Amino acid sequence: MVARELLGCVLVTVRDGARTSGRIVETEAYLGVGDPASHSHRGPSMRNAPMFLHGGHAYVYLIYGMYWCFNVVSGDEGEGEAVLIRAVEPLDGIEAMRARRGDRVRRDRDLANGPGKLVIALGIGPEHNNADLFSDPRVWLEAGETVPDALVRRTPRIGISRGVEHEWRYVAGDPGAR
DNA sequence: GATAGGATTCACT
DNA sequence: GTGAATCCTATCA
Repeated sequence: MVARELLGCVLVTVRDGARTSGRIVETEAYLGVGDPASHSHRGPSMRNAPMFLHGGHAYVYLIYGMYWCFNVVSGDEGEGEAVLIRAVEPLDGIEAMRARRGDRVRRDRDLANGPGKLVIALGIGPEHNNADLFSDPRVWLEAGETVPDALVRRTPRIGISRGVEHEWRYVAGDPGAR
């Protein structure tokens, strides 16, 4: 499952000349038709169109009218599968992240330990929707340390009301994750 | 054309 | 622990 493989990978962004990166420590898998919690389960639409591209594209959408969430498309073209990045561990550009997140953030690990937070910390926005993570100069993925199975926890997905029976949330066993 | 609700976060009690 | 902020999209009349 791609959501499992993404744990430990490094998400890198460059914005305004500042490079920021974070190690992925929490993900959630969303399938296409058949997964009632997924935006794509009713088929392609204006909003979820990027999910139906081939794997490696970015899907960025607005949630609750105020926060953006970042997904990595994980399926083949037409499948509608994607992985929501829920949390990263800040690596490079921590100063830039603090500047974007504001003074309220005390600990480094609070900079990006949530879907809406990491998007702000890394400077991701709606302009990154549809981006190809293999060729876009603003955002991409790099291989990182593989997280051993012993440190990976699986749990039900968070913040959804349907499809709760699937344990498709993957968390790297990091105490600060949440 | 109108309305309900959401893959969240933060301040406040 | 509870509730508000805020707006786009899908769904229904």
